[in-house]
Amino acid sequence: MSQKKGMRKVAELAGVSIATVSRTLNSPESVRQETRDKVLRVIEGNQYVYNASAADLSSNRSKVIGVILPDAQIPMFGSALVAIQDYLQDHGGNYSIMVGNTKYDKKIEAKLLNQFRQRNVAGIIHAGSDRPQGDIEHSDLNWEVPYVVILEKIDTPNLNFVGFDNYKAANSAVKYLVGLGHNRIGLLIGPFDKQRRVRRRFEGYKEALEENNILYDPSLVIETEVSLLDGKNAMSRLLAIPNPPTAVFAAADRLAIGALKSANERGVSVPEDLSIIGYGDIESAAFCNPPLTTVRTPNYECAKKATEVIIDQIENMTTGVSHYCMETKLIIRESCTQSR
Amino acid sequence: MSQKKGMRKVAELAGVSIATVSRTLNSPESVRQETRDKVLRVIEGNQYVYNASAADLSSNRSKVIGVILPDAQIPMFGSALVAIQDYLQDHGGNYSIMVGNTKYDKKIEAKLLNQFRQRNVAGIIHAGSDRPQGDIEHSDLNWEVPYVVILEKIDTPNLNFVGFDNYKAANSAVKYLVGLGHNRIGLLIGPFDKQRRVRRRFEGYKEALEENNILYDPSLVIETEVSLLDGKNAMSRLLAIPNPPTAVFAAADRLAIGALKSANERGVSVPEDLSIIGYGDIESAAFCNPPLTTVRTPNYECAKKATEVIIDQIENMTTGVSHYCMETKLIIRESCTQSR
DNA sequence: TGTCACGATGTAACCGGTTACATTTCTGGT
DNA sequence: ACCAGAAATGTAACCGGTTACATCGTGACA
Repeated sequence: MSQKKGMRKVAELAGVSIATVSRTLNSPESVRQETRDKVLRVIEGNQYVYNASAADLSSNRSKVIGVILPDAQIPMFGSALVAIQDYLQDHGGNYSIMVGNTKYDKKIEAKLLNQFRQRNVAGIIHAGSDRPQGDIEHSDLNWEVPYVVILEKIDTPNLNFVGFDNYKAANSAVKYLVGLGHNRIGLLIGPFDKQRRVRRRFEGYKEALEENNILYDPSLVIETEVSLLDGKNAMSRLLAIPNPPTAVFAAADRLAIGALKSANERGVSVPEDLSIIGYGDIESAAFCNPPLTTVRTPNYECAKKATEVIIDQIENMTTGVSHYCMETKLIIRESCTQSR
Repeated sequence: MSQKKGMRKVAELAGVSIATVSRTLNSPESVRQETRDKVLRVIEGNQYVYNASAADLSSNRSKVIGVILPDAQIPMFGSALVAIQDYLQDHGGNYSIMVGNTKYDKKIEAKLLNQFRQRNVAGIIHAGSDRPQGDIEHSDLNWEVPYVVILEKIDTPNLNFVGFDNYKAANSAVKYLVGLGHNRIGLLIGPFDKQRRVRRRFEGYKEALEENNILYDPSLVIETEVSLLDGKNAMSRLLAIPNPPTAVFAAADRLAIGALKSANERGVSVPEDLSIIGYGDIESAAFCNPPLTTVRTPNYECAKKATEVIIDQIENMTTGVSHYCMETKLIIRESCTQSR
């Protein structure tokens, strides 16, 4: 009995060459039906396990998509992950997903990108780039790999993205409040110095005010970590100032819902005394009291489309740049009303 | 100029052998300081990129941990993912994470496990095994790989787990309600035929009744998908029956919060008219109205410990079986009260 | 019947590390 | 100064696929 292993063993048992076995697996259409069946039968019967590392090495490719997330616990990113796999499951040719969670830390991000590089991933999907112009780490090293930023619109012309315009979405949310007659509009927002996504929302807020000749008042904006509790605390601070806002744009639903809680506890009724508009349309937005008016962002769709884009670039070696800016949608529920 | 690439090139430039380069990277302590520095300097200066596929192939190992999740969107699992990476970041020797999302589908699960196998992952962390005795797919093929089930307690003696006892936790939640004097206790629960984790909660509920000589009444249990809306609908159905329960155990916080909403809308006040106890202690449990009494499960801790276990098994080729059953904790807030 | 083209298959070099084993270089002890 | 044994380094086979190129067989067509 021969000591051969892997494809060589299959080849021997099937009485064909190793190249034919390889072809049977990778481009079956180039192998005669009869031969193919013979090979497949041997594979079945012998619990042959394909060795992806060997394939990666010899072909200098790899069927792995690297995914970078800032925080997998946040539903927005969890949902992106699901979308990516859903797409790969249905269309992709057996790609695997390698994930990394940066926790908004550039060091970790760099480390993950480096791991991806060492594994020679076929493409990278990056959620939450925190660099001014989407200026991604990997361009430092000279490594060409399909790369797409998701969940935000970036301005770098030669970088793919599938996202939505955080600036515009925030801007129109605030304009909606202005349209309701509000002119003292607070802002509750996550740390925006480090995350472009968030900073753009801030800018959208600020511009909306300017466009309507409302003076930007820094005392009405509270920058905070993002959680229900933080939202509540932030709102409490805002309600405690001498002349509190009549409306608040919370640039994350969790902040909005926390704010709601604060208002409830202090007897400030929403929307009569205070209008609150959120961002994200997370599941509980529709379930809080009152139901939250918010901006719905197409998270799942973006991630899915991004996967399509990246697979296309990988398989067809497309060279063009893809920019997809999806629409966000203002979901009007009951947390905002006309200013009195 | 030589055409050599990778380590061979580094070796040449540093004037050492390729083996020394390899050793410098993998077991630096076995290389003389001076030599090591020389090699590292060349590596720095030449943007050398280590080829993980080649390493995997030739060593027949791989620095990849496979993680199987049922649904990455659910914070419980997202948090597990974060925990795993946190551990690897701090302790692991540069492991990467390959994820798979099964959506509770065995076909997908099998496919993922197969991908993991082809990539020869070093270990597998499996959340949400849905087989009766934790009888995992991979045992079908004869493949030995460190394997640990997380977030539940399983009874298979030779399978590692780091989890908590869903049966016991559910059981004591219900007993808590019994202790408050309730004897018509409803159950809102996710699909439990397919997920062991969930089925165990059902069993915990049922046994708690029996132990207290309360007749198990199937009309008080509603099996449903899990979402806030589903929770609300389920509760509505329960409130519509002739003799509705005075207390409800919702085996998932989202069901509990949905139930709360239903009660609120129907003027059933919680906890005066209806006690509700949840499961999971998700972020919003503390923020709903009234704050939800619930069972806190140590998701992050389990996943972190599991990673420690698996890395230990990988690196030290430990043979023993690890069973860690972590404690759950009843978080008493304001959604339950004495039966009248 | 000869020849050309094309489809199917085989051959073997190659991908870039790893590691057992061989060889060389240091140690310290006498 | 010499030698044993340990430490450091080198050599080369090997991991299991991929793929360019060579070869073989077959049918179409002149």
